[in-house]
Amino acid sequence: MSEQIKIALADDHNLFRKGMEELIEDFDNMEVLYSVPNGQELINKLSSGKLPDVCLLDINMPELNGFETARKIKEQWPDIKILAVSVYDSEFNIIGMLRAGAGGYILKDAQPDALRKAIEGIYENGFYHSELVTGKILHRLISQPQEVTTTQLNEKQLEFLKLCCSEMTYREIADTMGISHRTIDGFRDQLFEKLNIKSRTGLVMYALKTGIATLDT
Amino acid sequence: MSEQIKIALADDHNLFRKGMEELIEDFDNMEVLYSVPNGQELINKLSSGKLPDVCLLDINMPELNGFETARKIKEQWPDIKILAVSVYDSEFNIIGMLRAGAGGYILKDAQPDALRKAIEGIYENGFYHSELVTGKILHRLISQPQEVTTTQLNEKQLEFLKLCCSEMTYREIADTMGISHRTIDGFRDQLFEKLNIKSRTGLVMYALKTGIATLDT
DNA sequence: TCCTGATACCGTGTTTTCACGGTTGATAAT
DNA sequence: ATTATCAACCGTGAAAACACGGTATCAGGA
Repeated sequence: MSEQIKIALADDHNLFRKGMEELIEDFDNMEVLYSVPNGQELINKLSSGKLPDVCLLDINMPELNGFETARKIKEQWPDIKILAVSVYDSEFNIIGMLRAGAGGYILKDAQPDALRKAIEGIYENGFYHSELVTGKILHRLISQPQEVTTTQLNEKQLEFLKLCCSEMTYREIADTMGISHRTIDGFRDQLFEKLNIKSRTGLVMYALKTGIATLDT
Repeated sequence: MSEQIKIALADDHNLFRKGMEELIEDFDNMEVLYSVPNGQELINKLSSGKLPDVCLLDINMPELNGFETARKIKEQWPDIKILAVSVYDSEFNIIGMLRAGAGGYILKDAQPDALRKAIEGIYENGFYHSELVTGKILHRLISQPQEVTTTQLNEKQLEFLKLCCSEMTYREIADTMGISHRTIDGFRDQLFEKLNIKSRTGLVMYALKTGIATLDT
């Protein structure tokens, strides 16, 4: 037990954060350097000089969310390791945090032992990937042609949804699909109805949420 | 130890295949149903009626390679689990086999214990992912295109971007932010300029790509 | 003091988006 | 043979989004 792993916490749920502090202090090889309610304050603390080895970041925080915080930390202090802690296990969140610089991702309902392993793994190797993460990500990668999974949308509608996730106007989408822009109006209205959506923005987010379209260009 | 896991082997390297047979027979909870030198013969065997629980497939085989074999097996007998066994650890091979339907991927130089775990994992859960696989794939996913640029945006702009990822109109966004809708026009035009974007859809995707906004609702 | 830049705001006009209510033709169903 | 259904299409008008060119205020600098 040569050295203590120094930890910083950022989570806007105070009760949860305090609980985490207790938990971590109980592990004999780590200590909590400080704990703050949002990303901005974490950045401030880091700027003040005392640097932790590992930061535990919640994703949904006011001021500066987990993604932005992770990116900023990695920009300024690339040696600090980041572990994302979240209630959400969506592929989008997981991949986003990993891309933002997190070395691992665990859920808030994880067992203390899993937390400990994650922190130790990240401290030693820079990363730690639980079954959850690998499962989700493999699933995403493997199920590339995911047409089957989604609700009862036909080929045209799926193509339309994908094209909606671009800066094309409906007219331009119609042109690239080789159909009348009136028909596109039809597709749109149909989807609005079926998916309970009222705007193109809604369509875009639906397409991304369901994986019909992706953000990686 | 209620039931034996029934295994089928397909690999054109006879010596290796025989070795595998020995190895598997030594495990007390599994048995080799049959072993063949290529994918086509495996398909033939399967068609004859005696079905294994798990197929171990080499990738490079004459007649019918691992990819095609896996796909065919999954088409006709979706319940049969597939473990890819290969000397190659390239992302292409790994991802290709997983997409073709394999539930796991191990290297030929793996330890017997790893093989056993892989087979058991695939038999029980339908998948087994070693460190190797997850490492390769995570690497590929994470090191994809990512906007490192992180243009400097102020608080208001960030808040605006987040609100853009909803079905609110700009007027409604202005109301919730407590400023004039004209000012919102300003924010929008400013961001269009700065980020080289031409539409609200573009803003939404930028916000999601950079993690400024998230999709979880 | 004058100048600059940033922020919040406004007016006008065009294009795009969205809502609503249609038509046609092909295909399947009774 | 008739009905139903569906995909593709169209017209009109209102609302929203976007483009462009403004004003007023305030906070530094030179």
